[in-house]
Amino acid sequence: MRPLVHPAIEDITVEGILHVLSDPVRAAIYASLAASESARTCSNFLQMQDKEIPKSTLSQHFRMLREAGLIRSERHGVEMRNTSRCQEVDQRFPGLLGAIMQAHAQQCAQKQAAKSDG
Amino acid sequence: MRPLVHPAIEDITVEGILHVLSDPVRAAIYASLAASESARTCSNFLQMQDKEIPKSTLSQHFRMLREAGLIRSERHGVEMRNTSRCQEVDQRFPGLLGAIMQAHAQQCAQKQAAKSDG
DNA sequence: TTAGTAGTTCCAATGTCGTGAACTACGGGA
DNA sequence: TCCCGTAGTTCACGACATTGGAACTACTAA
Repeated sequence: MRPLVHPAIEDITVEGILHVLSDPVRAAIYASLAASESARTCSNFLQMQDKEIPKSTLSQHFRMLREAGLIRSERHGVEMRNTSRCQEVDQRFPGLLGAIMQAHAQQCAQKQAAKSDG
Repeated sequence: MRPLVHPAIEDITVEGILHVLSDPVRAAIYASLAASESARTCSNFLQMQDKEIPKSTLSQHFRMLREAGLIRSERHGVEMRNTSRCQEVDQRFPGLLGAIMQAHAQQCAQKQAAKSDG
């Protein structure tokens, strides 16, 4: 098992962040982690947005989030604890994550409204 | 030649915007358009960031920017005039583009500083 | 030692991207 | 009207990324 890679704060790139958050599943995972007080395991996310996510796909998503510098992952026994690195990232790119998360939230709200309209 | 596709403002998605701006060349094109008072043609961008961009690649980049809703393109005779749709997009996702552009600018400045350091 | 849980790796199918070559579309002479 | 040059597009294909099932590792508890 290869070791977990976390980039140093100065190696985090805007392109990396945008690319990783341009996937709706990863954006949802990240939003949930950023909003959460405590760490969350991968298996917390096996079902999202009304569908099952295969374990292997989920594992890749977490790796991408980690290697883009958006989350920190630590193995604790059999499970993995994930937390958002939002404070660090916000220091490097002030306001970026906030704006993206807000836009995502707004889009989700709009989708919900459209759905209940029929 | 297929007609130019511009999504309606309500069909623009966050994922689309993030994906399209996660490419450094497209981000640079968009930043330049957004900063520009008047429309710019595609061939304005045949060389960017110290390298030549092939015409076909450039054409794809513009198509992606257009279909994500970030720019508006109009054919005028033999050339294409491109303008940013930043006001519309900012109305839909307030602050998003500003934050992304600011982060990009900061990263570019940092790269420049590192380069002149040696 | 065995069983169970959490997550990872491998691999094949599929999708996306970048690019050269050939193409379309338009305008301006001759 | 025909031809040429310019601006940009489309096509086709190789390179690379993503997905997800099967098999795997790593750890815990009984």
